[in-house]
Amino acid sequence: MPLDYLKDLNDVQQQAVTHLDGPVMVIAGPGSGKTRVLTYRIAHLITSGIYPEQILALTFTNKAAREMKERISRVVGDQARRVWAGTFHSIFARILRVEADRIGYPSNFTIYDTEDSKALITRIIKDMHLDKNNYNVSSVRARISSAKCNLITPKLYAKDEELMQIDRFYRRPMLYAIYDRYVSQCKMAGAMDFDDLLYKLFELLQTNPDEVVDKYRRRFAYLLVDEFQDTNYLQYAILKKLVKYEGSNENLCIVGDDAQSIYAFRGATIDNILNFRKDFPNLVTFKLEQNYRSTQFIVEAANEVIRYNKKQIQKKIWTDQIDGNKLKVIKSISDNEEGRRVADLIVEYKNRHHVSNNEIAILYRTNAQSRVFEEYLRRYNLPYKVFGGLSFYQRKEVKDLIAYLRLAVNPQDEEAIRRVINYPKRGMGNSSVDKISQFAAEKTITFWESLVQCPLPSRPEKIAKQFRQLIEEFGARAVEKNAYEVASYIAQSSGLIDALKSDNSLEGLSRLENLTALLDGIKEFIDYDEAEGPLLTEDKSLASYLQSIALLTDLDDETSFGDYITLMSVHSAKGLEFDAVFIVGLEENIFPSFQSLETQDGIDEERRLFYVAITRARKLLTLTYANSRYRFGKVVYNEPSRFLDEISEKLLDSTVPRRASASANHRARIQGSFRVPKGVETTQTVAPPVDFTPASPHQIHAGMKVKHLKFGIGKVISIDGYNDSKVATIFFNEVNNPQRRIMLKFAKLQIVED
DNA sequence: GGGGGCTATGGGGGG
DNA sequence: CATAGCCCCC
Repeated sequence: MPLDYLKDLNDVQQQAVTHLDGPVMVIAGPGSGKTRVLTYRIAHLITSGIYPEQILALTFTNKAAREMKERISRVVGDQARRVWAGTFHSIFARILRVEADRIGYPSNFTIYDTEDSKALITRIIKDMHLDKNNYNVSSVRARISSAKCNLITPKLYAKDEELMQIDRFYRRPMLYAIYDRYVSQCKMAGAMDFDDLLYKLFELLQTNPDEVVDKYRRRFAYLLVDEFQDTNYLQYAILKKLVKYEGSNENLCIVGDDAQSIYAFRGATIDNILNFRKDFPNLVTFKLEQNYRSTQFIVEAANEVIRYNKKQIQKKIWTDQIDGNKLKVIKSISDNEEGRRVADLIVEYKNRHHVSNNEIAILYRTNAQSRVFEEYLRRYNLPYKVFGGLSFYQRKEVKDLIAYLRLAVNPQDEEAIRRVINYPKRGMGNSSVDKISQFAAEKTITFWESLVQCPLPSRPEKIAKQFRQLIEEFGARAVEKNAYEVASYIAQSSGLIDALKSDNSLEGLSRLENLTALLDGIKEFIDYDEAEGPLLTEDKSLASYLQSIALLTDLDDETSFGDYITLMSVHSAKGLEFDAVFIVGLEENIFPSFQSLETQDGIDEERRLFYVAITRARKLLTLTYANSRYRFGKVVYNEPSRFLDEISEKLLDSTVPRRASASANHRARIQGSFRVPKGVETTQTVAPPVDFTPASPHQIHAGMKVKHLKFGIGKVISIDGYNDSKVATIFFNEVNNPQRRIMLKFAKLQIVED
């Protein structure tokens, strides 16, 4: 048996690859050859006689799955195609298509994206006559999402005193009812949101303990999970369903790095990795600590930064690449200058270090920061590509055509109907739509059924009937023809193409181009095939196409290989590496994000994010910040990020002037308001009004009514911490997130009532 | 029912 | 700053 591939591995990597049976945990530092271990392990399983289709490898991004498959096939050849490798969401979606009827769903169920979910929630809030200010759509959706990811059904939610109390506190006591309606509306529409793809799979396994669970336990003899630190409770629960049972071999290999856990906001819990041993006592652990990616200064900087996080699995990341450049820190006056200086440095690196464009990345905390860099790169004639933000599939014209395609496959899809029932215009306005919708609610029928059952005036009635016929016709074609044939037909006869053709503006033109590009993409889908497992490989139907794109992001766009500079958020950069990396916007309120500042866990997660950013760089790492920048149309002044202070001088390029001492900054930073040039508008309150007399911290105690300059009147709920680090939890009536935690040392609070 | 212009509001990371 | 929602007028 040819095992030469093992010689590409160091000792620990080899052990991790060859220890096949039972629970295995691989703690893999950045650049430590994690993907190599994962792929060689799969290759080793196959060479050891395990059938490829018995192996299930779960990742978080399609890109990671694709890369893994490519690399396995380099070792074991074509059999790699038979391995079940894909994202949690896409693999689970495939299983759910097969088993849909067992949980009362059609096998052609629609996947609602975030926009669809929000549209539905907005409507529910409106229908229930709730105040949309208290019931902020994004928060409601986040809360529903988090309930699902913790296996809390609407019923359980309503019974959960703690959750209900929080909702009452935030003045949205009816959240459970919105959740309930949301779930039933999704079900009636034959739709699942992203969380449902996980939740419904769990439900499937839970409610069909015999045949179904057995089937998948047998099918997947070996499980591998990449980036395990990013799994949430629900994902872990599913994994346990598959491998933790009486008589199981517990062949589960998890790979991850607690220091790179950056998805707590979508429910990931670091406890999964920290407590893994409790669930699998026979666990064998391997730690990959040698970093093959970066030079020493970069590795050391990363180590220094992450040391500030308390909770972590001990490990010592090291490198033998001791030559290298120190880190550069660039301070700019404005975001504009930051853009120019980064572009300047890129030119310099290209000349001096011969770095090519595709080895350069600009990483930022938020997608909105890309603009300045784009401007300067364009000006300097440097090719670049922006990832993230609006993806191709989220463009209006693309979503419109996709809505028709979705309807051809699943006419119950209410969000799709609402999107296109009057586009192109066919005289079906809001009032008719409302009538149909109300009728549907009264009779507990779907919108689609209500289209023909609801009594309407003769004109709209006719239009509704015609629309249904149109969709039915599309549906009939969809079962006979392949995806491309149906889609081109639908694009024409829905009137979408004509509608865009009649728009002669530049924008209209580019929209038409996008539609053509979408159709080209569908053509490509017909001509090539790339499936995630043994199932459905040859399926070129519209349904199959829709399912393949529902879970794509623009990170998955393979069409544009080229020599360009990469611009992306740090989150998207996870798993990638570049010779030269710029981490920009290193300022308080940005990185760390202002939303994270209130809790230690929040800051820690930002720090892990910074750690991820640093460790993307192989050779050149540049950190930049600006003193002022435009944000939301206003100039704001931010202090340099605290994370900059956490890297010691000896790692920094000495030609760069060092800023003021850390402790001097510390004060202003936490307070958030400091000296501001006259005549410049800022979002901060600069000087208190004359009738405002702040109390000193020790005078504030629980139960008091106080006044805050920004948040108004509030009631002090509790005080914790000591001396200088006393923090008050205060409930402010007049603001959106009424409960705030405020550091007394810096807060200006006036006592209103003792 | 449709379209244009105005105001208010919110603004993070992603499958 | 961008978008959603609203009002007004056709």
